Amino acid sequence: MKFLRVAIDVPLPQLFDYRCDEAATEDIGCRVLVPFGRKKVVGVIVEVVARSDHSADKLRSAERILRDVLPLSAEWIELARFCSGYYQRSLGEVMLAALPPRLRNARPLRATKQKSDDDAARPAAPPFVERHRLTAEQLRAIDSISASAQAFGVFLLFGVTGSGKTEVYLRLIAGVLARGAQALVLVPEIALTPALQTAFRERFPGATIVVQHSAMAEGARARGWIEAQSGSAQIVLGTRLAVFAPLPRLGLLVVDEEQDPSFKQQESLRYSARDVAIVRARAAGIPIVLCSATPSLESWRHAQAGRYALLRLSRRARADSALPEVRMVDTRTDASRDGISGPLAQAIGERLARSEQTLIFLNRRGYAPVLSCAKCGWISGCKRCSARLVVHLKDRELRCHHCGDAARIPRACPECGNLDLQPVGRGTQRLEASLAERFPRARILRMDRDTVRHRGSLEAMFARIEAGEADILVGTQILAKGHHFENLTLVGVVDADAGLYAADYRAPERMFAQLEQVSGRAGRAGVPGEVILQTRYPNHPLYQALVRHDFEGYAQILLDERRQAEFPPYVFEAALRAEALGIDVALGFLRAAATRAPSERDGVTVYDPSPMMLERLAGRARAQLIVQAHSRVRLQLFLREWRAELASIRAPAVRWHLDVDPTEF
DNA sequence: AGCACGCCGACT
DNA sequence: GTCGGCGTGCTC
Repeated sequence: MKFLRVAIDVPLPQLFDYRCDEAATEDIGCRVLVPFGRKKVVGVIVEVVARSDHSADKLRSAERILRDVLPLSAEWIELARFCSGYYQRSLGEVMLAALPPRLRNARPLRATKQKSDDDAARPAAPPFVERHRLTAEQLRAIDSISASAQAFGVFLLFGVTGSGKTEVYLRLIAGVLARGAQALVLVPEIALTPALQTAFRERFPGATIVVQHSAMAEGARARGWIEAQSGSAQIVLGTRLAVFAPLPRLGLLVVDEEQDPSFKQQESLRYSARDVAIVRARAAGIPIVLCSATPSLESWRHAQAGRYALLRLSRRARADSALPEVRMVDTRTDASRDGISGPLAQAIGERLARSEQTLIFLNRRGYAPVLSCAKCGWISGCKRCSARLVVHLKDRELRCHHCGDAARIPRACPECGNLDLQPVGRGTQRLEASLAERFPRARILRMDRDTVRHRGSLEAMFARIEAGEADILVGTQILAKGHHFENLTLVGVVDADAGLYAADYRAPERMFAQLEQVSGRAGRAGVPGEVILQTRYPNHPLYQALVRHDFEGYAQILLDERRQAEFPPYVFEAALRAEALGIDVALGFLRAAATRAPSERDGVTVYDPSPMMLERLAGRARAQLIVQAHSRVRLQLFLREWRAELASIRAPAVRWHLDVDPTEF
């Protein structure tokens, strides 16, 4: 008699045992269909054992071992185990969340049976197309990473936009493929994968490149996963979820824009793909390259402490392109009625005269962030969220950007009947209209989530811009990343101050990274770029650092603040969050949770529960309780004990979860 | 987390 | 007399 120990997608800490006589140890890592309660579910076989601790009459028989896909490797299972412990979720929850959706059910794949890596012919190393002569700094970076190609090491590739970080990792990947190994490249946005995929295809003609992101069709995603697992894929390129791609001969990990907030998953399994990638590199004994012009303060501190190897690319790779000049316009003295100050308008005019392109950055979709009654002071609030409804003039709608709720724009104030309702503030739609009025002959193209949805792919829009079909681009952060436009020489930041004094301690770090990123869009190919930043606080250290392109100086300021305030990266945090219909219920749960915190809590601080910054979301009230510790291990031990207690609190109307290393408050 | 079973209020 | 409220208990 043999037994399977199966990980199942339920929030229970244990594995579940099943009888299965046909099982062999080779089935470890296979998916299996088992009866669970009164339905059948797919789990993952973690052990095959000769006896079970449960009495034989309590055990049920496994329905069917799913051998249509190769078993998950011991390394992969170990990575899932780590995530299970670190992020405080059951092994089954982690494993099923990490599998592509198509493999979470028992429907067999009609793909041909895979060969295992041992008998699969290793794909021949594709040729690498050399394009650019490398700078001395790039060569040095490549040399030092290559020197430890067979050992774990974290390399922080720190270089300004255009300094050739991509070229460095392309060369490293060429070396990896030449050895017959595989490379994994993580990027923050789905929108960035097609462009990068094209670049990879050009540079590695004939290579098998697999893409993994959440917008892919299930079949394609599963096929890519299987190619990665069989070893036939040489390069896997994807967003955060690609960190779980099975790679039997992984030789190099790359995390591009490593500081980007989207590497942190904010639902279900709340993992940081960057951190998981580092754990994975360590386990595999291979180098990992973190790339950024504005590294996260976590990584920056590791580099300062010598735990990460800092590799600087201080110059732009093309000798003829300099960093853009950043100029500030003080909107207290250079006021503007429509959001465009005199100096910015003049600079745009100059670009139009020279047939150069301008990018106006405003990270706020819609026409105006709120509609207000001039008479009684009513403002358009979302019924389900503690947020304002945004005016979308073109669709004649008020929309909540948090829950998606929409309503028609009212003709009269719902409170007092007054007909004089004013859109207050400025979004990209309104900015587009103002620019059209100021520059009637300019071709203006707005790019944000709304226009990308309506007018086809981001790729197609980029191509139109590249073909010179637009003079002025107005857009949100969708424009800040990735794509560089050859003829773009001016970047205007219209309302830079939003978020400058936000309550979230990570806000300035993010803001600096975003502004540096969007600044980098200006002037690349022999044409010097200019950045005009409209602000009411031109002396703010963030802007002063931005003018000097001084990430290091500003990072030091922020790190000093974080140390004094005892925030990460000087402490480690976890958040216990609760949501319920009423905030009191959520807070009540958290108070109960606090009283059940392990009493032996050396070096762990449990703070008071408080409502979240976005207190109501989609009709639910949200509160959280922050736990801090100076040691990661201490925090982990604390959380593990606490989690068991939390499970026993009976609070039927409350949904709760733990978020380790939270980034949203 | 689901999804049962189980024991008390307003309806065809 | 039943339909259904969500309390609590279990899932190998």
